[in-house]
Amino acid sequence: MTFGGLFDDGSGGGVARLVADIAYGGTADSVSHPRRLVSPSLHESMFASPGLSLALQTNLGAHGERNLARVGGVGGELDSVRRSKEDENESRAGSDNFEGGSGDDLEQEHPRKRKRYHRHTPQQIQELEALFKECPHPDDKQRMELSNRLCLEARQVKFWFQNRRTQMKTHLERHENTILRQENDKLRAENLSIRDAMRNPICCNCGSPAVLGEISLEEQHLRIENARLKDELDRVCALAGKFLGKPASPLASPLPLPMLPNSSLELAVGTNSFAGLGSVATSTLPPFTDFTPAASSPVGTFVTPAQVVGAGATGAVDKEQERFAFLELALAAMDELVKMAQMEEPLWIPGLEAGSDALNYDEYYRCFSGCIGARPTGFVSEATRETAVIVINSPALVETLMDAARWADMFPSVIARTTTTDVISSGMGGTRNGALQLMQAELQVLSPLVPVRDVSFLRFCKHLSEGAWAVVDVSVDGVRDNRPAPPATVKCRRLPSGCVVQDMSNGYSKVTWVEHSEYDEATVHPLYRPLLRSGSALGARRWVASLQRQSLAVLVPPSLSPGGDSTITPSGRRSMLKLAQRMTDNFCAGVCASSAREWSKLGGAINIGEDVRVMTRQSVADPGVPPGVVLSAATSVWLPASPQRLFDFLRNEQLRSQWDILSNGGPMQEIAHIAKGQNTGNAVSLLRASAANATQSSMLILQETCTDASGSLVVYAPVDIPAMHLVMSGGDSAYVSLLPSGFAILPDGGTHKAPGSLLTVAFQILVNSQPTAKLTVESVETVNNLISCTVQKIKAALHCET
DNA sequence: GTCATTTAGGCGAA
DNA sequence: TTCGCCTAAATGAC
Repeated sequence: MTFGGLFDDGSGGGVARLVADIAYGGTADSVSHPRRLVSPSLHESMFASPGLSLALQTNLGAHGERNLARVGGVGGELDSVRRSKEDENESRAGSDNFEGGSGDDLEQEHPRKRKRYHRHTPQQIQELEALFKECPHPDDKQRMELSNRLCLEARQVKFWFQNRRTQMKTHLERHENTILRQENDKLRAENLSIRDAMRNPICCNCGSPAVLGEISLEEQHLRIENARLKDELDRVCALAGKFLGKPASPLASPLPLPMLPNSSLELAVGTNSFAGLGSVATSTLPPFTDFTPAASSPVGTFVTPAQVVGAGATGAVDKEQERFAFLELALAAMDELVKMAQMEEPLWIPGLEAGSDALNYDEYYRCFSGCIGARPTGFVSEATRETAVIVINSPALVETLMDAARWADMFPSVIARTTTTDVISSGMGGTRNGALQLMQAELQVLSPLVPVRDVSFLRFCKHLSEGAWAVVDVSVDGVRDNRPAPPATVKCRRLPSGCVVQDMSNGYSKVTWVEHSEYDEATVHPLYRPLLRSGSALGARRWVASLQRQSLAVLVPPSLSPGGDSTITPSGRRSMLKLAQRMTDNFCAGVCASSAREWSKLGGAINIGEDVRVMTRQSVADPGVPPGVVLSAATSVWLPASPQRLFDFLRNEQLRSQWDILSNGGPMQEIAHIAKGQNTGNAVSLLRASAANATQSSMLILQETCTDASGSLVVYAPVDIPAMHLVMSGGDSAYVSLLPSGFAILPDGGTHKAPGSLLTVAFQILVNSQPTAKLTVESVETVNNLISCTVQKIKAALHCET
């Protein structure tokens, strides 16, 4: 038997054990109620609880001698101890504490050594709980009031509240722990069952064991995609770590979604522009993880990289921030490019010309947040997309694009000059994946009426999936110059542009080119504005056309036509092609006044025709150009003839006398012909003019013709017969000096009712063999007349006098 | 003052 | 008996 029992203290879950503490009762009551003392023998017989026995012993120990003496002294009054449980509790309620007013000397002597063990009465606890429920932190007044009412010391009340709070806290923690543990167990179980299910897949249709191949294609794709994304994330993190000098964890922070309007999944299942190309690529960006600098925006607020850098300080930190901003810009641009390449209507709507797409700007601004900031005022946009099959595989194209020299060779008439100014990353794992470089380029349209576009941009390369790559360019003017908007000197900026290339099973590849730029249209002559807007001048069509032409030229090795002069050796062929390439490059530079050649424009002193631009340069030590003062004159006119007709007319050596003074009034004879590619319009040939007299018979003309969907070129230059013989036998062509002239033929952009062309005529002539000689008005007039006459003759020949 | 932590003793259950 | 949990009280850091 025991005097103790369970007592609900009414505090809502707390259970206070009420224990009849005989030992305590003995000692305390021995003071206030001596009759209730219990003898050792009675204890032995009445209480089975070892705990009580221990308590008794301990308490006896605490006040050992006196208590024992007292016990011994009152040993006879045993029956008075026999009370009901209620009695016991009641009695304790009033006496279990020292404020009970016993006033005993013993207690006074040892205020600190109060009974070591006791519990507050249920009533006390009930009251304490009641107050605790209302206020876990009672103030002085409340505590005093309570201590008076419950006959407890102020310290006891304080302790109680403290302990109660601690208890509350531990209970809460324990509760949370329990919940977490349950959750953990649940996940563990789920994990196990999934593992088990994966080990023994069951077909959901028939319930029989399934092989992995039967898992739905979509699921498989998603799995593969997942693995790829994870892999990519890791790689980009490694890349970011490399830039930052510290590792970036892929799980460091959640994705700032506002930057990516469409999830990769949406893209993956929402579009299929690559349908039919096998397993393709849903190329996506890894989430922007911990890439943003600490000073960057909080999640959810979009800040352009330009702004990030613009907010930065100068110095080394700025340099790191710049690389940071570059990376971020490159990633955002890549994301935009890939989406631009994949999405269909309504982002892209059928363009004016068959097969080309035009950008729906409303949709564009809805989908993309503009990674290089808002369009500068006064600028117009040009956005085009073109898809084509090319004859090189994706790795080769990627290599070409990432190498400035090879890139320029691949697009000879587009790129006037280019350099790689900084290699931020050369790629990962021996591939170009992740390669990021800063480039500068001058892009040209072959006319003096269109200024070259000087662009500074990032080029970023990404391996999207097996056999699929993307290379994106994006202007960095704002980022580089540490300001949110490009400087006023920038007349053109490229929004995410570039290509997505996917290998095909037949060794070809399919390329989707997106070209998106903004430029100051005021710098372009009105005659050329429609052409630029159509995208044929510097748009996707031009790039793709050039790519197709050049890739074909690579595939089909240059060969002599059956009718040509077969005395040219293979090395002679190479030499001749090299010379022709130099000639054409030189021609383009003369037309466009790019910085590739040191042309200086003539000032206003010499008044020439409004649309003829004349430039001059001193040729001194260039073995490829005759020494002296060289004049370059170029003009562009619109002609009511199709580009094809114009091209066929100008490249026909039989009709040459109709416009070329070098023909001496008769047809020319083609004595060598090297085909470049399948189209007969792409060739290098050697022409011989009919001799007007004995002295002029020594003149040969080297001519290169190029044509593709975006335009054509006929470039020629008179060359020495001895020099050409040297070249045709494989000699070094670098010492053959020549001055190119010729024509660039472009479509007019479709604004005229009749089919028309934009014809650029350009001549380079040596006006004085002394490099220091002054240019005379006569020389300028001569070249001006030459141009005017040539244009008139062409118009007349094509019956298109206006 | 509070909080975290410790000390000391009691209790039920295994 | 031991173990884990409970309460009351104490201590020291802030």
